[in-house]
Amino acid sequence: MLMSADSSDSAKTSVICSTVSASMLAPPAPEQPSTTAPSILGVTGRSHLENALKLPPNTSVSAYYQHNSKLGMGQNFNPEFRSLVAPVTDLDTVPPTGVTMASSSNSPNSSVKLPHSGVIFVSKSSAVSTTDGPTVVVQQQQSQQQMPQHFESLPHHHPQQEHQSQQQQQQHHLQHHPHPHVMYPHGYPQANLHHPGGIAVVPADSRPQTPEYIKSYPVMDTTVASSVKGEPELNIEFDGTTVLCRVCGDKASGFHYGVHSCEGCKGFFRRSIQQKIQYRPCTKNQQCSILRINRNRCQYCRLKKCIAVGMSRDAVRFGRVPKREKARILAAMQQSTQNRGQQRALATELDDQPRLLAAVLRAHLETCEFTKEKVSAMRQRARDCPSYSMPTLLTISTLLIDRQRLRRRRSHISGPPTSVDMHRSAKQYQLAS
Amino acid sequence: MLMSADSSDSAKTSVICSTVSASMLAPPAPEQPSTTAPSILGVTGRSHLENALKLPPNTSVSAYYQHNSKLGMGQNFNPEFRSLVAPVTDLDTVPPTGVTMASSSNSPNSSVKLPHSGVIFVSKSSAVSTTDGPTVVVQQQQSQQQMPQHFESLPHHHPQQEHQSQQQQQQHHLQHHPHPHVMYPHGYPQANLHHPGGIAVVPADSRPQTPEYIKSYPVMDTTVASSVKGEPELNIEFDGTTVLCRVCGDKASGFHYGVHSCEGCKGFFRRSIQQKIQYRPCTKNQQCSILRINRNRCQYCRLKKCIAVGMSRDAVRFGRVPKREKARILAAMQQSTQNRGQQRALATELDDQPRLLAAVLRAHLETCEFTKEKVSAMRQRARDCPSYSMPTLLTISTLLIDRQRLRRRRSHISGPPTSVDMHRSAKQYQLAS
DNA sequence: AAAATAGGTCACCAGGTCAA
DNA sequence: TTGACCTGGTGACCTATTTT
Ligand SMILES: [Zn+2]
Ligand SMILES: [Zn+2]
Ligand SMILES: [Zn+2]
Ligand SMILES: [Zn+2]
Repeated sequence: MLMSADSSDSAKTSVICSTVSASMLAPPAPEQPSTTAPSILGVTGRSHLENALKLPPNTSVSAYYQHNSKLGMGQNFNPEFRSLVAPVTDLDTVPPTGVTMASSSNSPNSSVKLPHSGVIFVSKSSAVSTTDGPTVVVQQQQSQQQMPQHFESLPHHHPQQEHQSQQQQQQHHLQHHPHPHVMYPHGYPQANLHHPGGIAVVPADSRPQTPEYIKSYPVMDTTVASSVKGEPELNIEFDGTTVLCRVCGDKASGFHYGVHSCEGCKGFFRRSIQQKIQYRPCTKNQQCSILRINRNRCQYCRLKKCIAVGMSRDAVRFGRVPKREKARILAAMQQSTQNRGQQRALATELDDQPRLLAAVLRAHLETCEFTKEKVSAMRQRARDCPSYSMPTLLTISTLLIDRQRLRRRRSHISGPPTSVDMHRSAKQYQLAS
Repeated sequence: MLMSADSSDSAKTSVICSTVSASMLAPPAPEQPSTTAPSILGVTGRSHLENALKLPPNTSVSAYYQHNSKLGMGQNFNPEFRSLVAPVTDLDTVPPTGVTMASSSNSPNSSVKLPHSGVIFVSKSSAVSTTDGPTVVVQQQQSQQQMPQHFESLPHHHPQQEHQSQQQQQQHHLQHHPHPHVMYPHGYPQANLHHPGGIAVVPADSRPQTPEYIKSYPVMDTTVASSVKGEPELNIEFDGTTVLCRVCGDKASGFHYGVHSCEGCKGFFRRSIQQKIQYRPCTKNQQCSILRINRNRCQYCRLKKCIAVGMSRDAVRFGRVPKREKARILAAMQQSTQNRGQQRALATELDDQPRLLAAVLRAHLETCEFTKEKVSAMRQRARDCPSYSMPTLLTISTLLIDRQRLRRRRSHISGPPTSVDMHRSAKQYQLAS
């Protein structure tokens, strides 16, 4: 796993990638294998600070957060059993370090269309890795270790339920995963935790929270990991207009608990850590997708996702956003916008049947070796030959079919808009000028 | 089908038109053709965000919901067969995308008198579409795709019954409809689903839920679709005092599953999606009118109606109503009231025989070219002529007859008040201050 | 002082209940 | 089965506090 140093902004700079207190956190799963601490595979040092590029836009970040009043959604907690202990955060006792995990599978410079809004996700590496210095690769044995400390530390922790917590966050381990259904959220890989110290573990991917092994998780699109030379990851999800919640994809209202998130996820996380909440275990496979429209359907997975993306009481940032940070954010958003633009252009082309047809046809005629004319000639020649066989042509219809399939999949990802959407009108993240 | 981009309000602009997740939603009908994903015919982008108008009314919405204690009504479910499967929603696994469908047949700016209370329904387009941005036209292959995801996704889904589910929501497809009697409600077009992203598919009509092909459905009157520049539709039914249930016209107790609805319909829909309820197919023509007094007569059609008006687990909205939204609702109610006022004024005039007579007479005398005097003159001239024919006069009595007919029809629609009405006194939707 | 967020508030709703 | 009521959770807003 890759961990990038997260300079976050202001916070603790000295903390060096502290691993999670696995022991405390992960109660051994009765039937599951015990949790192991992640091992560092490789570490690369990386220079930073020079990032201090001049992106002195006096634009305020707050301008990019929007208000969204919106809708919650489903709900589905079976009162019958609440075996899952809500990871009650109890920071006081918890160590401040957070480790970010990135899925190593994500290749740098990869631009992926993510589930949420079908926007592209620019992996950090693509955006910046070029000149980046060192990167730390951490191999995790268990996901639990990556879990936010509060889980372990919290006094109210209910061990009895922990047996379920065993999760294999790691891609590597995914396969080996003994129990497909993990009951404990702790196993989630922790994202975004910025290392306070200079050496932070940064996820290779801007959306490390959703590593390969958790593909089932809908990943926010438009995430842009900006990391310029040593700069900590930003992991911003931007839809071209507003910053999105890294947990559910809704409009983010600010940087809450270390993560750009919406009012809903902020409140949910706050409640989760305030009380020693124990959420009922996921009734599915602990991999519920968390989107605006369904974020209330599974508290267990929602909290898991919150933690996965890095929400933590330790990551809290107060006060005004430092200029440098602001500049970085704006830059990330711009990059995101650019990426989106390209993405959109491509999508537009793909969705524009006439244009696509024209393009395909043109290309076909220009390059196909079996056009009517050519074939005629061939036939003629063939006829002059004793035995010959007709070539099979790839038809446009074939291409169209594939396109439909693609579109279906895409829409599937972004999810259908609901009537609720209409009523949305809330506050969004805004960078003050 | 028309889909308009719903810019909702603020939401993500960058979202690229996500199509409906047909695959997930529509379970293949055993005997029916498989569902296909809708194809986008055209998409128009629309600007948004500027909507950020200041609508700072501190009025609370809850004040407009009333309590209604009510009355039940008929009930007649034959236990013998329940062939219809209730669309059990099970979002977790479902993709978030929803496509809104509007019946293209509904023309914008149409003001229709609806069944329920004989009040006018202002289609969204009429109210606002003018300056609205782009609209997306989606051609749907199957109606199921448009169905709320829960239907497909729900684990409890009963395939055996799906064969009936094949429905042609689309007008286009209506004709082709293989099975006149659809057993599965899923086929219903989903209304109001806004795409979270900037480019959303918005129903062309404010009441897309009740597309042409479902004309038989009684539509609530007094519905007012307020959509100001990019604002999402409100689709509020207001009787001058309280917000009405879009399903049955009873007093709405709140915004449930994305629709203003009464406690009864809320509970009914909840039960429908919780259990894999299979309602017996409608014994009529699947077009039973759903009114407070008869809503319990046909579960099949009631659920169908619920879906038609947009109820969906994906449309759930939690938390307090945003101020902007609240303001919009109040404005819509006011508009509704105004409309009602005009409507009433007209109705009053029509029902005041003496006044009507006077008015008609006056108009007649002022404009008719065949008044006694004029005719006399004409006759005289005619007599001087060899051959002439007497003109046929349209008499006032003719007008009166038509009026009676109209009145009869109207009362029929609104339905006679039952004794139950008198005992009603339940909670109604109220906007808190 | 300005900008931003953690928390507190409390309007609102999904669901569960249970008498009818 | 239905639907009036009640409960717990949700999230839009507002305020106190922190940081620049
Ligand atoms: Zn969120
Ligand atoms: Zn879950
Ligand atoms: Zn109702
Ligand atoms: Zn019926």
